[in-house]
Amino acid sequence: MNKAALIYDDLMQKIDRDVYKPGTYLPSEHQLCQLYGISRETGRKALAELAENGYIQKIRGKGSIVIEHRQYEFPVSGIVSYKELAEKMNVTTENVVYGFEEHVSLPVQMFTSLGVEMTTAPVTAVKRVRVIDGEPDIIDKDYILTSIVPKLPKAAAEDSLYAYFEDVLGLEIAYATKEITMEPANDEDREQLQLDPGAYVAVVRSVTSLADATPFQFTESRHRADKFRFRDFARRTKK
Amino acid sequence: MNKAALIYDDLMQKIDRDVYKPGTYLPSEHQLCQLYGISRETGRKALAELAENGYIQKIRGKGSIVIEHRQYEFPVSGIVSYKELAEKMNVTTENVVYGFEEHVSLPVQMFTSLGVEMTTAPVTAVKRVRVIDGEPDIIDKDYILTSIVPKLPKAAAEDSLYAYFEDVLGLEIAYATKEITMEPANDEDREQLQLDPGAYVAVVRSVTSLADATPFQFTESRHRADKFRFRDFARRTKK
DNA sequence: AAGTGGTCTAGACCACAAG
DNA sequence: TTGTGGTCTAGACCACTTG
Repeated sequence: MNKAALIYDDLMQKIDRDVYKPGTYLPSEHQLCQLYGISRETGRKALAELAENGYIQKIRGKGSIVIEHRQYEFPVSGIVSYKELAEKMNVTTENVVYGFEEHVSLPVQMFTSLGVEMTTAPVTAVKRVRVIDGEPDIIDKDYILTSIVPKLPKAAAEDSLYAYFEDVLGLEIAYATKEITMEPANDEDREQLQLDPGAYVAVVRSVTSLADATPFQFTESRHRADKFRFRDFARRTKK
Repeated sequence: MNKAALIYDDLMQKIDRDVYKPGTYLPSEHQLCQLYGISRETGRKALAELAENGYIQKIRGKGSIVIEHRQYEFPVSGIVSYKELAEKMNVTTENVVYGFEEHVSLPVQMFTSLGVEMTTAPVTAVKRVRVIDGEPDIIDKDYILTSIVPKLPKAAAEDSLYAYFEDVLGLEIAYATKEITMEPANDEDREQLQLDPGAYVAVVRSVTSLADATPFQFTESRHRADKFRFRDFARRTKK
């Protein structure tokens, strides 16, 4: 990790542990330079990231004040894998793979920037139910491009797709676009999530891309309405 | 505006207008220095912002590639006022104020960082229905702290609260935390949005704060389920 | 080897807040 | 006036991609 990231982590942890409490000020930029032995711009990068993520608010002439920030967000927002999230949240979870099919053809409209000449692309399709504290709350349907991941072990789906992509294959996951909508539950939802007729689900569809800007995974995540929650921190864009 | 922001805007517009097309590369950082007459770090700030907002992906050794990015997001995400959004989207909208009450007491749990000694705070309460293409789609309930905005003209609610706060009062809106959930429609929802019994609404609750880190507005926004859509661009956090 | 982005530095000058 | 953050610069060195 670079210096700015190390300082970011250090400050973030100290905020999380109330070493720096909401409403108080962090050390000034000048002090941070001396504390960590860095140049000012390096420290400023760490502070800018903290501001971006809702930990501090910078006030000119005064300093960087710690603000109340969002808690962990379950289970969408950012790109964090289900397994990583479950570990942070300290909940008992289970991960049931109820569908696993290779060499499926997926319409490429799913992958927005793949080129128009193709109409379908071969993928591996994985269907999973996420069981949280004994209750099935989420269906995840993943479609992974065969051209990027030729052979997906079923064990990877039972553990964590992200861990497999990153740690085993060495893929560098860079970004994702997501869309959240509310839709009536379909038969599959009702069966897997044990819902009543007339129930609604929150649907999160996302396309995930690698560091070289290749989209490689399409995910449809369907959540029980009563368990769905999305938290966001947003800064006002200057005109 | 500073140089980095000017260059960000210029590049962003050129991407939006397909001067730089998805899949192609922007000029290199060295070239941007010469094109705009700036130092490299200044250009890099503009590029970092473009990457953050999903316009480009930077690839070491190669350059900054333009990626497909999200369209306008309706009607949450970021902090954009309803009026600003409606103008961008080019839709006919109407804004009906059906509730306006001053000197209301609001529990301060709403405003997370106000201090525990208080239990309620005086606010002005505004209720509005957003009518889009002739159809009532959204209820907005705003609660604005009287200590920050002592006297809110009803006309401001009929036009745009944000425009009033920023342009008339000179308040600097800095950031907001939001939470999205799905909830059964209540009587008020059914009446104002003309919903059937058993319908669901998407609820967005947010606290908005000023540049000096003071929270001053709590908003509850209730959306017709079938019209609700939230788009997000997220980058993977490095471990 | 040449070109690209990634990181870091030391210093300058400015704008704002507080005393 | 002093201390704070905001902006910008010119240059250094490194890591990666391509030929």
